[in-house]
Amino acid sequence: MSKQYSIRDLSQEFEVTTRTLRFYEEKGLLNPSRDGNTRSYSSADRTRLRLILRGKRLGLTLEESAAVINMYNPGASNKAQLTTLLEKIREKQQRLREQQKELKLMLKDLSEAEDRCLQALK
Amino acid sequence: MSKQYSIRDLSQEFEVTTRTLRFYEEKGLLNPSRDGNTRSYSSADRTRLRLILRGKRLGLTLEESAAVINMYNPGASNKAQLTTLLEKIREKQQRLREQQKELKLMLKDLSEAEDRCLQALK
DNA sequence: TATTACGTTTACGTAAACGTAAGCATAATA
DNA sequence: TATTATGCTTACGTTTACGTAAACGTAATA
Repeated sequence: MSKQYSIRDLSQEFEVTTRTLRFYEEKGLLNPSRDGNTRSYSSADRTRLRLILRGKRLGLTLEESAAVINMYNPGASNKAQLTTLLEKIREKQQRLREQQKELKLMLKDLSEAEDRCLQALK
Repeated sequence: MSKQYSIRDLSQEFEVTTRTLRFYEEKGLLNPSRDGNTRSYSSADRTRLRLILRGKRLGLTLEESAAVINMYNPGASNKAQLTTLLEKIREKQQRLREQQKELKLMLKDLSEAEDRCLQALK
């Protein structure tokens, strides 16, 4: 048996509340097994959680995060499904690259603001 | 007199509703002048709007966007205020660089998913 | 044995960011 | 002159992503 985590383990490691973990499960983003009545998270669950939170930090909604994560592990897929998946992957890539540009722009603006600030301080 | 924009002009250009523009004003993010009773947006207002929406796409809250925008144009500032501002700027830069890393990670994951997808299609 | 720590479900509350609609004014157009 | 387009304010509604609290069970600890 590989490593399992309690709800508290994960909530502490990732600094989210247990409520959040239950909420993600309710929304179908996580699916921990049960040890009797108690939730038991596998390392796969843990990985999914990390990806969800990464998505959040990038401004994705939970639904979007779920969609992206599902791109990583395609269910049993026929050719048509794979083609659709490929499209989705490329759309998301495109979207992220645009985001990357905007992020650079904001960093540039901040860098200039920093310079002006330093100038004013001299 | 430099160029002015109606609420409809901006809402069409940036593909947001007029409700959104009024909401941003209500929240203090925009401050269009009034032509009688009617809002009139300057090119400075337009720029602010563009920055707000950029922030949104990066996952910032409106409040955060407002904060960042205020970093670009420091109000009359004494030394202490400038120092505080400088700190804030650098914190935000740091935060954005972390976000940049996560974005790259997600792009990498997606690229691998793309490869697997292409393999499966062969 | 009483408290503390951790787990569960159920359910109402909340902040952010608008959507939607009512009700009204004005100006251009058919 | 009736309709259409645009603008305004006010106000209640909605979705997302949880917070908070009640009410309960179990297991370890003081």
